[in-house]
Amino acid sequence: MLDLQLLRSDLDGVVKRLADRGFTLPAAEFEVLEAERKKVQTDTQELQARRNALSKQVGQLKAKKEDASALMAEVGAQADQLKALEQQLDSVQKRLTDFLMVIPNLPQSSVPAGKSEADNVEVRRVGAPRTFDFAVKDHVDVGAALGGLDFDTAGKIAGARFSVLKGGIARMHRALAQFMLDVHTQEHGYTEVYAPYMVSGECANGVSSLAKFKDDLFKVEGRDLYLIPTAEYPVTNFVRNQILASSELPLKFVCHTPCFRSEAGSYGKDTRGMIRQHQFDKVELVQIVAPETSAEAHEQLTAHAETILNKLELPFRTVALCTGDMGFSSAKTYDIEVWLPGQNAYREISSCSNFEAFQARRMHARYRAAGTAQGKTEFVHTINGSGLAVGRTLVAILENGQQADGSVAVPAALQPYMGGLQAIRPL
RNA sequence: GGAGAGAUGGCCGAGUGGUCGAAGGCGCUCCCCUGCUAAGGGAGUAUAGGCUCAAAAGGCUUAUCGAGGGUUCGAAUCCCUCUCUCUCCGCCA
Repeated sequence: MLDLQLLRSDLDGVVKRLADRGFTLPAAEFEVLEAERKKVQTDTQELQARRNALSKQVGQLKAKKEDASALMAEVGAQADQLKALEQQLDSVQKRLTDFLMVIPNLPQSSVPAGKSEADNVEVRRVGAPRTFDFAVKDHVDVGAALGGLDFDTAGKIAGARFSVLKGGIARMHRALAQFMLDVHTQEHGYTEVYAPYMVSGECANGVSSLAKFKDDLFKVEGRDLYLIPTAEYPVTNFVRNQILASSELPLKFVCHTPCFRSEAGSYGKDTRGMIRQHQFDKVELVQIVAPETSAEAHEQLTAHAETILNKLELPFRTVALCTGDMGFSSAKTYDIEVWLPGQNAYREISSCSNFEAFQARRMHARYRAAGTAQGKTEFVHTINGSGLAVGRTLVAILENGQQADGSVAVPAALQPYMGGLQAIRPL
């Protein structure tokens, strides 16, 4: 949610910055709503003040055992009017909130301008793609040859966009999550957390717009509960409705969860293999920080995610998303893309975003400035990123590590997590 | 699933219809005193918002005692619904 004060004080500026990311803010609609709010709120509060004052007098008279019936009648006479005004105020405030809740975040000034993926800017490229002296297979064929990647069985159980892993591949999948958690907790100072795989609609709205994106989520029938599309949903909401001490910041959490996405609107996209699934595992990094440190923390968190690829010796590049390609809540996003020889392309394996105060405002997550107990409360900044998507990391290892004999080399950093196994061979 | 108890400020806890945004304590901040440590004294200390003001300061004002509704001139306090927590019993991964 954007700062309402900012819309009031600099509507034109906000319209302009949102236009950069391809969003048209209906400014006239806002001004009408805001004018109505101002009038109704003022009127309502005046009447409430009057009622409160008169009621107080009634109390004083009654304490002295004097007659208060005239005052009581006077307040009673305006009861209907007050009630009507209060309902009007509720209504206009709800409309104003609904209006605000579907407006995306403002891009930082450092975000490259652009309309689509094509305008994203590569900020670095690490590791050289390997050259193969045999015909390169994609992960589906590599997995099939090993006998450990089974989409037929998954389809029988749950339909398309699910997978069954077996043997060494299942073990590697497990090993990857353990490895990532250990690196982030031991080397990057994150606290490991375990969290619910379902969140309330309120929490979903805290990190994104439920109204806009509910079709992307799986909902629990008959309840206000949604399967999480990422651990960002539960973990960022840890600080919902809280006032943190500045000494508690930054909070750094790492959380391994499955993620569930309906993938509505992506029909026909990435239908082969386990690139785009209804269910996948992810190790998520979440930071809650003071505003002045968020830009730096965002860079660090991105580097933390990249560390995993470095250790696994997987080639990747990092791109800064352009204004037109960023997600709803983000002020700035880096995507990390891993090299997939089977696709002859870099594919997203992590997305690291700084949301600034956008989510904090929706969640009422604040902190108290350092030193003084009377210090003003301020909204925290929230940052998160995948560190990394486990399924896609597995895909990357299968494709980059494939060997002529059909086996797959286990990266050295991962071998301790697989009992010293150096390669996965057919079952 | 059955029975009961509860939800108040950063924390503990008082408050069962009127001047209560809320006693008291703890904690915290600032100041004073005290030649270490310890102790003592004083002041301050919820959040969000609106109007006013060029702005800051200030002034006026509204809402919030788990959430939502109701009764009443007036609700932390009475009534209803919901959520959550705790205790006991049952069941159970």
